[in-house]
Amino acid sequence: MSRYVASEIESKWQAAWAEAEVFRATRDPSRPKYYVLEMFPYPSGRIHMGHVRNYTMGDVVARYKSARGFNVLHPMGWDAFGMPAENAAMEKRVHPGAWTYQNIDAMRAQLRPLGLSIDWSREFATCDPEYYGQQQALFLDMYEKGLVTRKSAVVNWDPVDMTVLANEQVIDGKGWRSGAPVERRELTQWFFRISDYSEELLEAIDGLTGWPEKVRIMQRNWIGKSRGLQFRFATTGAPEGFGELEVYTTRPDTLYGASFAAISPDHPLAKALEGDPEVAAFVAECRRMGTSEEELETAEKKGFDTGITVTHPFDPAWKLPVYIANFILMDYGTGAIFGCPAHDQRDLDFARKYGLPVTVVVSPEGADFEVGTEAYTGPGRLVNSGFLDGMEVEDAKAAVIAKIEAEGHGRGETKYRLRDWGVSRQRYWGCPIPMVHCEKCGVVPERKENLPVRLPEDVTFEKPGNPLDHHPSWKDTPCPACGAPARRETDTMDTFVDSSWYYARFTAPHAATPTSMEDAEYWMNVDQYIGGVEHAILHLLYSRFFARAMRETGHLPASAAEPFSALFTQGMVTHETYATEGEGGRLVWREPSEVIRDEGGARLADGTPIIVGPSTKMSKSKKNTVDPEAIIAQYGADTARWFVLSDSPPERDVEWTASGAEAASRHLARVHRVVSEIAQAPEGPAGESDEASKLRSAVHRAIRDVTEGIEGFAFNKAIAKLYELTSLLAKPAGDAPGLVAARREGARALALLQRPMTPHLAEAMWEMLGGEGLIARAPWPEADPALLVEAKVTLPVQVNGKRRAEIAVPSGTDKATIEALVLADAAVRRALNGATPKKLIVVPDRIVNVVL
RNA sequence: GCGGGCGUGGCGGAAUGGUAGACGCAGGGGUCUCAAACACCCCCGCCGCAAGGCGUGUCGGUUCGACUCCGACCGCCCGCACCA
Repeated sequence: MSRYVASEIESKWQAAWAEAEVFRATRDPSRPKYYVLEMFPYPSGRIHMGHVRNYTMGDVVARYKSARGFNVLHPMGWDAFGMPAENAAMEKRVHPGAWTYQNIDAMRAQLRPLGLSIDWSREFATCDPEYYGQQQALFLDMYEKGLVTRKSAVVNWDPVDMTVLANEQVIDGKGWRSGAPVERRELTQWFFRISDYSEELLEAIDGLTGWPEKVRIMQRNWIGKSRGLQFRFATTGAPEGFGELEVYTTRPDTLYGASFAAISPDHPLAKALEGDPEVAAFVAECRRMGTSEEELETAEKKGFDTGITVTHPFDPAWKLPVYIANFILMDYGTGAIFGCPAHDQRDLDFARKYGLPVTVVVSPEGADFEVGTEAYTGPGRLVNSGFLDGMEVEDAKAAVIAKIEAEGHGRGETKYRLRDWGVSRQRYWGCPIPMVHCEKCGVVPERKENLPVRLPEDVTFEKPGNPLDHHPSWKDTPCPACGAPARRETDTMDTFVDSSWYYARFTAPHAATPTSMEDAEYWMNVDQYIGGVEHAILHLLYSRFFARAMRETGHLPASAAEPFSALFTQGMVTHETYATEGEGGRLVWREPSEVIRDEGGARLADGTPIIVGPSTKMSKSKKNTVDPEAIIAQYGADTARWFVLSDSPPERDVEWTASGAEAASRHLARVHRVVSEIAQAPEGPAGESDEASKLRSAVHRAIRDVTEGIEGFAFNKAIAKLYELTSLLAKPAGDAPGLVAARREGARALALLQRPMTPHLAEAMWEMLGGEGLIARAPWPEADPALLVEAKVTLPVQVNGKRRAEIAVPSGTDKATIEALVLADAAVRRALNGATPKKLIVVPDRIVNVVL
């Protein structure tokens, strides 16, 4: 009997697949297509268990759909631009490109042994000039269509390193490298006009029925459609040109509860007041915060009374003070609000701090109402509100809007929280924005024939600032319009741009235009997209926008406006975090491979104690990653694949532990042994016996259940059923008529069902069982409905919801018969103790409940 | 702070209105063996000798029946627009 040697089996069958080009996808209009895509990886240099899990899940779907007769497209590429390459350049003095391509080679080498059914001929990296050149062409087409604009935006500025920082590089308000306090600074930046599509992107969410509901909700909330009132206050004491202050509110009903007005520190009025040193000092303090919404919202609410007042629109005698407040966002609405403390928590915190009046204007039905430290945001009727008194909130909103509109102070407005997408990055390792600045002609798009605008190779990272900006010659270029000496845009694009259209490029990865319509029409949309829930908003929303932009620019058919028909958000792979204490109590993260865990706790090899932190998402920054290469080398790819699928439901986080690998490996060896025995067993007596038909029935139920598990993305359940089927087939064969044949049938089904999860082992099983050709090309097994029905069922009997007895009946027994059996049952009679049941609930083939 | 999610034995989980704990891990016992490894068999939520009772983060509600539906709370995780 042959032993299970994973390495031999896996290299043998990978070679066979390559030889037969089983996974090469070619356009074939005579067959239905299926496009399965996992979010492509960032080439960090090593794969981790998260990658193994993600790509194995996609591979299960790809191989299953292939068995179901689909022409499957399953490509792979690299999300290769981004900051880590520049950080490596600074720390290790390697060129970001060299670093990135080395990482890609290393990761590809680790990925290929997994035996994924990928069409590697379509592979590309977003940092390939062929790819980013096409991205520049897209950018120019979008510019042409008015989808690109330039405006000013606030960034995190590190005054020491003279560079823009990402939010994650700002730690406690300081630059991560320099430690200098970060400043907010305005820069002119390139934007995609995604907000023009707010309504379309919002409405289309209803049609995304293949997406998880939680992602659809998050996207709706992110777009944040609101109906409100925009109106102008008359001001007193404001500088020239600020006779009016325009504010936006979603709670116009609370206008009589207003106690102050507030403007953003970035508001033009705040800037106009900066001549006053006190204002300047306060605004400067506000600017010492980072730009992230999270930071603004969690910071202590602070304000500065400008001395300016505004007049209440419904009462000329009523003046409200105007504050500059650190929690007002310039990006939302008009950058100015009125505060109604009783009905908004932030306004209330602010009012309590500055001693401003708090007037209740909405009272929950029939209650005498006061506000303490918690604002009331629920429904109710208006009070203390003049002509609004007694109205419901919604009616009062409409009434206020109508009155303001009639008096000409403003109007009802629909607004969206979604802002335009700022894509400018002051960095080297990204796709250059193909624009040219000319003294005479202004901003001019580069000519398409000059694409790609390539990144220069000879750059240095020693100097602070953007290497493209201080490169001696790269910027110099003739103006595409007039030919005069001009200078290139030195900003590169956000890496989210790269990942917003790669799915379309995979349909024609070598085309001389961004896409080829024939291929896009055949392969789009992605039928199943798989990735982490951390991308639920930004990446997916940007991709939805980009598919529309590519429709407008003729690069995708209108039918591909929603590029991902179905989405599955898999959970993350987590691991405990390990750290040692460094200088000044600062934590120094340690890799799991450095850590020795035993009864005494955790330590390094030299005895340094380890602080064990909670299990969190595996990340490079916390070094809590695990290298799957070792597992593959030790046990083989099928074991690694089996293990990541079996332990947790795919949508949930899985904590990586070493314990499962051994068990997975043992099980696969058992599967191999059981099938090998069955393949070599002598023919038994023909005919039909109870044992044989029971086994056949169990095999067909397993076919049904495993199929359901895969279809429903419940791979862990499918695997549980495969464990059961294996145990069943492992039972020693008797000499009952037909049993040997039934076991053979079961073993063939097992091979076919193992195929998506452990494709190499499945080929070996298929070969032992004398299957024809490659199992990778065999059709999926069908469960015979006649074998699925169970003859007898056991019904639990409850008395008042507590299980007291069981009765066995033929399946499909009618209610009356069951009732009689139940009432005659000894255990039931004991539980009843002479009482007469009030009611008998019989759920056929499921349960009986006797109610007293 | 705002938005979204999750919470079941020692552990990963199953059951999505109908016998809570399928399947696996860890643990315990046994068979085989000179011995070991492998393999195979049995036990395994908690309390209790047992009968029985208790049990799905906490509290309350709906229902004949709730892990499942509703409300509040607690804890953990994800996102918050320059991480990818």
